[in-house]
Amino acid sequence: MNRGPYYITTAIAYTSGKPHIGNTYEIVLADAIARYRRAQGYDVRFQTGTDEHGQKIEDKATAQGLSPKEFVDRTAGEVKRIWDLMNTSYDRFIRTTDADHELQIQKMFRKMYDQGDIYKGSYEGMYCKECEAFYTASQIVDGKCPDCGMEVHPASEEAYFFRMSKYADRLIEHIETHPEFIQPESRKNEMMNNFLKPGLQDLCVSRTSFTWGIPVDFDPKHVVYVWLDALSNYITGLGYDADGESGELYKKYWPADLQVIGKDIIRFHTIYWPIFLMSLGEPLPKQVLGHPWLLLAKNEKQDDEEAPVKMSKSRGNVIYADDLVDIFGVDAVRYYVLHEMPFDNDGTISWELVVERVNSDLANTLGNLVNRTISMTNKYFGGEVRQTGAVNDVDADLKAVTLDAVKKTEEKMEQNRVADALTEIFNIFRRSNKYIDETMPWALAKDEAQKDRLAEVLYNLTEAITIGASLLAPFLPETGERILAQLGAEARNFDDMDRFGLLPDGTKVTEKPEILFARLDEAEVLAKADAIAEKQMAAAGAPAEDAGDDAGDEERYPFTEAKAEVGIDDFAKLQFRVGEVIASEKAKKSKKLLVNQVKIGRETRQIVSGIAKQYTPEEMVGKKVIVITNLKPAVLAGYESQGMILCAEDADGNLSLLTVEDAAFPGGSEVG
RNA sequence: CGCGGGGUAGAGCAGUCCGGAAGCUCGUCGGGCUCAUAACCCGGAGGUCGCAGGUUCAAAUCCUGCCCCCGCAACCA
Repeated sequence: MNRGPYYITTAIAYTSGKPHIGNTYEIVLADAIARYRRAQGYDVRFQTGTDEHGQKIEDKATAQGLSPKEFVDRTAGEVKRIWDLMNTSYDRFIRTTDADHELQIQKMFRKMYDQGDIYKGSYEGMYCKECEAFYTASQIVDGKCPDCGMEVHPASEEAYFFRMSKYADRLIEHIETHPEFIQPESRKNEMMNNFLKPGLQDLCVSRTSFTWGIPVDFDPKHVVYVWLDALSNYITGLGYDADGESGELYKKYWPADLQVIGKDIIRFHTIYWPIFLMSLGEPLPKQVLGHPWLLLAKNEKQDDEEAPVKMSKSRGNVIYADDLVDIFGVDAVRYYVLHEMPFDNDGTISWELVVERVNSDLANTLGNLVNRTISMTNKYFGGEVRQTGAVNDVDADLKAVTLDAVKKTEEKMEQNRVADALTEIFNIFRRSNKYIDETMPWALAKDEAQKDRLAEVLYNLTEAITIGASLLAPFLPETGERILAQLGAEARNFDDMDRFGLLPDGTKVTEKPEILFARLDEAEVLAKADAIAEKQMAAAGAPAEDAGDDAGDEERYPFTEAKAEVGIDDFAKLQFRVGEVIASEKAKKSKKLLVNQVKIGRETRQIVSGIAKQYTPEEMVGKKVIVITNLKPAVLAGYESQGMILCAEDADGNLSLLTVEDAAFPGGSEVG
């Protein structure tokens, strides 16, 4: 049955390094949905790709002695290799350096400019290279970027701005009248309350501070802001044309039915992207799904208190898809990420957890079921599956559970609840195992008079597995195929899944069933995982040489740019003194701020510090800290702060106070 | 009083809208079976459903207050 076109996209991967399993999750999720829709009869187009422009990439390339293009060719190749390894069925892998994309971005920019949605202005503020963003003075933390902690620099650019405010009301209305637009729904409120309702700022959509981007054709010293460039891939990849000459693909597939993205970029996809589309006069995507993250599970052997953490190469705890595939195989990895990821909370992964899931679900429940069913068919009927009509009451529940699972799977997939859908499918396999115990084929085999009954039992099993395998194929394509091949069955058409018993009488199963998923030994797997982690640590410790391995933004040692040299006279302008914290309390309305009373010589000052996550007020009291005493006072969260307590900060934002080594050293002493 | 999500068995979660015997997966313990990958099936143990009040014949579910965790925003001198 043809149900019409269905367009699904993933976010395009930023080509700064090799994607880890968390990044890889997204493409597998989208692939499962795409394959399921195809099986349902939709005419699916599935697009993914890479986002390749920006200053960060220009810098990384330069650091490695490569041209930006050489650099992104390499990393885009790596991304594509992993996507292919995961057996994903995308129709186009778009790169933002593709010629057709670049041309359209230029046209779109001009169109927006010509109709007055983009205007020329100038931008002044502090600029962070890492995030490619400007920050206002109030956002800067100790001269560092509030997002990534890198140094920021004063910068002023002539820039083009997009009039977001012009479309804000329309967007608010759209979101309110289309409750399904942002998924999961909790994200909708975040966007409305934090960005839309307070009023949208105009967005700076060009840069002059670097050149690795798409030039604005009528003002070539500007390059187009990476987000305008990147987001538009969803339509340029279909042959959208800003001059109204869009191709057939575009007419057929836009607007997208589902755009799958990470929860961290929901803002760009549910605010800026729809507004860009409104400006172009094009319809908005029907649904944006912001999926959660896959985090590294806490290590059971060590710290029980430790919450799941993001992966970081320097901790040696990044898990890559290709390493997992080496050990577990593609479908086991697909199964894990699809099944283990809740719809709105973050999921976790660890080597132990994958072993547990593979052994329990794939080897025991599924693999063993297929194996025992085929073995019995061979043993009792020379491999022939026969429908004899010797039914029994116990068959009814097997049939009902199977057909019900089909329906439930469909319902779950309608809501993109992929993990729940898999659970439904496995109910067929669980029920089938139980059916074997209920019917006891080995007992029937001992009685010649029960031969027809035995045949019917095996027929029912083979039929249930055929339906289950056909349903499973979009999620685990290889496994679905292998099961059906071993059963000698055709993949069941989704339209025919409302009936039980379509397997042809006389179907011949394979003589020698292959093990679908071997049980794994946890200790062995962990040993391999340790070897992988060690290699990563070694690579992280050594200077980065290999572009492909230079993944992750989270380095243990912050990338700190050297500031300009200053003379002793500049330093002498600052006054540092030893202060003793005599009282400390949490600032109301803030999670991070402590309000400290610091005794410096004879005077006592109130100093506010953003260290509440690391230090409790009790810990602060009595500490002898270093204070900048001649810093201009400021008001923070309603408290006046007369100075600043010095702290060291690592890349993860952990803080450590600078204290005086000799605890008896007199407070008020000058430091210098 | 910035907005939102959450706190249910050792772990991960469902159930909460529309009150009516506390459920699922994994783990654990015991039993059964022997077709099968030491797999499969059944059963047991294990929970003050965050805390305290209230409504009700009846509350995980409704109401009030409080505590804790997590997003987003703000903030980080």
